[in-house]
Parts: sequence; structure tokens; C-alpha cells
Amino acid sequence: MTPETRTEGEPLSKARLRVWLKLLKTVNGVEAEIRRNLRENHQTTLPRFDVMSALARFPDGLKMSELSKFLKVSNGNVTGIVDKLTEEGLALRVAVPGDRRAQVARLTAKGREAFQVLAGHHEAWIDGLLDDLSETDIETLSSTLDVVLSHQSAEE
Amino acid sequence: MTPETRTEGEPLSKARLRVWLKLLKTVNGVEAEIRRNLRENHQTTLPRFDVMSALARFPDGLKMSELSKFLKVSNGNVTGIVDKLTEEGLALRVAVPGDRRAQVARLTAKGREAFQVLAGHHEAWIDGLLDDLSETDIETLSSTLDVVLSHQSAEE
DNA sequence: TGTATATATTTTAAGTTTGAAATTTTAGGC
DNA sequence: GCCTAAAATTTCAAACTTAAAATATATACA
Repeated sequence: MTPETRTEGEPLSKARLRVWLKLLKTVNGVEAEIRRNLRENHQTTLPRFDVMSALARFPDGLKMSELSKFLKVSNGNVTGIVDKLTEEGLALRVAVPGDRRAQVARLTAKGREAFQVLAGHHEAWIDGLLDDLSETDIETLSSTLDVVLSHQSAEE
Repeated sequence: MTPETRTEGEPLSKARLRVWLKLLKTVNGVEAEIRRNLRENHQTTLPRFDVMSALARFPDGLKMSELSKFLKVSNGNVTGIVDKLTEEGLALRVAVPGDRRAQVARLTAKGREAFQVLAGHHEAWIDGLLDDLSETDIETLSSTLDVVLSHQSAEE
């Protein structure tokens, strides 16, 4: 009946579905802009940026499996990306003492420098895209997302 | 009073970046779950679901170009997916009277039935994943997203 | 009419991503 | 020590994605 507020008409599940679609649209829009900026201004891609970002957060390096788990992408995926970054001298693999199965991926000095540049631009792009969100908006949004995220981690 | 920009402490851009990363994590988590459900319970994929969903919204069909624009993916992409759906009898292409270049993609009766089943499950999955969001949460979230989306459409 | 331009779609090549299988190594039980 | 299960990673095939080229048709207009 009433499209906006539902006293007892539309089930809440419909409202959840609509907000999910809106969430998806928003994120896809921002992501598309980030991808475009990375491609056009820095000749790189979002997955590469994500890997570099993860490695930058862990200066001692991450095992390949830790990296894929952290980024929530497949093992085979990070293998390929780290291969490419390694070829370009931005990352390297270090053997793990005591476990010859494992390798730790790390950024090189060159990789760290490159990431610093990218990260600065990235923050500015996001700042521009989310420009219209007030501090209150951000805090409320953050809390709401926490609710969903804690549900997710509880399900695993 | 409380100014719009923080005069001390962390710059607002950092808060925006953090909430963006959280937004991304949330959406990726939900999407991964949807993909998993589609694969394990219905032997299909999210891109296929998206195409079927778009076609279900337009019973008279969509031209291939309209479909790709609506889904914001490339022309060649939808060609491949509609090909597959057509092979399986879920979709079909219909010539457009008066324009022999164009074709309209539509769901078949079988495709509509299949989509109804998928859509029901999909709504239930989303409902479960966003279970902890109250009606107020949803409305606030929706308004916040509108702010970002209107910024996006203004930039194009 | 004829011709240039625009539109609609498919094809192609290259790259990404995934899930699963395969490989190698480690750890634990007997 | 030997054997099996688990763990870490890579390889593989299939699906997805894109941008650009190719094909076919339509439209504008001199």
C-alpha cells in the first residue's frame, strides 16, 4: 500500500531487499570510479591495489593463504596478482623458516613507495565521492554496517 | 560549536575512508553468500541471476543494448550470458519489427518460472543477512545512500 | 540516389576470478 | 620409522568481463 512507511502492509523483507539493491548500486558506483582512476591515472587495477594495501598493513608480510583470506578472494587469484607484482619489483616472496610449504609475500621498498602514492590519491578520491556525508552520517552508517558485519562473522 | 569539518584530531577524510572500507567489506560479504547460495542450491551464478532479474522486470523484453546499459556491463558480456540462458531455454531473442539490427531478449515461460523460484530464495537470503537491521536502520541507511547516489549521478 | 554517419549487435583477444584438483610439505598416531 | 590426514600453495578449466574490431542495418542529407 503505502510505499514509504509500512504500518502493516509490505513485509520488512521487501524493504531489506530494496536497501540491499541500493547498497549494491552505491558501492558499484564508487568502485567503478576508483577502478577508472586507478586505470587512467596509475596504470593499475583495484585487485592489485587491494593486495598492495593488505601487504602495506603487514610490514612483516603475509602468507599467501593469509592474504587470500584477508582479501576474501581465492588462493589462485592472489598467486597471479603477487606474481605480477613480483615481476614488476613491487613485491617479493620470502621463505618461511621451519615450513617449506609456506611463503610470505611482502612489499619491496619500491612497492611501499608506489603504494604510498596510490593510497594518498585513493583517500582523496573516496573523500570526494563521500563528500556529502557528514560526520554524523558516517558514524551512523558505520554503526549500521557493524550490525550487518557482526551477523556475517557469526554465521561463518 | 561543532563545525562541519573537524578542527582537531583525525581529518574527516580518514573517517570517510574507513567507512568506505567497511561498506565494501559488508557488501562483499553479502555478495559472497548470495553467490554461494546460487551456486550450491541452484546451479547458477550471480551474473545470470542479474540478467534474469532485469528481464523479469521488463516483460516485453529489453534490447541487448538496453540490457547492458541497465546492468552497467559491456555489450559483449550480456551477449554471452543471454546465449547461455537461451541454450537452456530460459530466455529467447525476438526480432524487433522495423529494425533488423536489433533484438529483444525476453524470458521464456520456463525462465519466468525459474526466476520466480530464485527471486523468492534471494529475497529470503537477503532478509536473513540483513535480519538485524530494524525498520529505522533501513530508512536511515536508505537516506544516507541516496546522498551518495545523488552525488554520483551529478558527477556523470 | 548515393554516401557518410550513427546505431545495434556480435565476435575476438586478453585479462580476471573462481572452485576444484594436484603438488608438496608438515604433523600426528601407531 | 611409517602412514594418514591436514595444510600451503600452485595449477587448471570454466565462467565472466572488458575494450576494440567487425558486421549489419538505419538515418540524414546533399
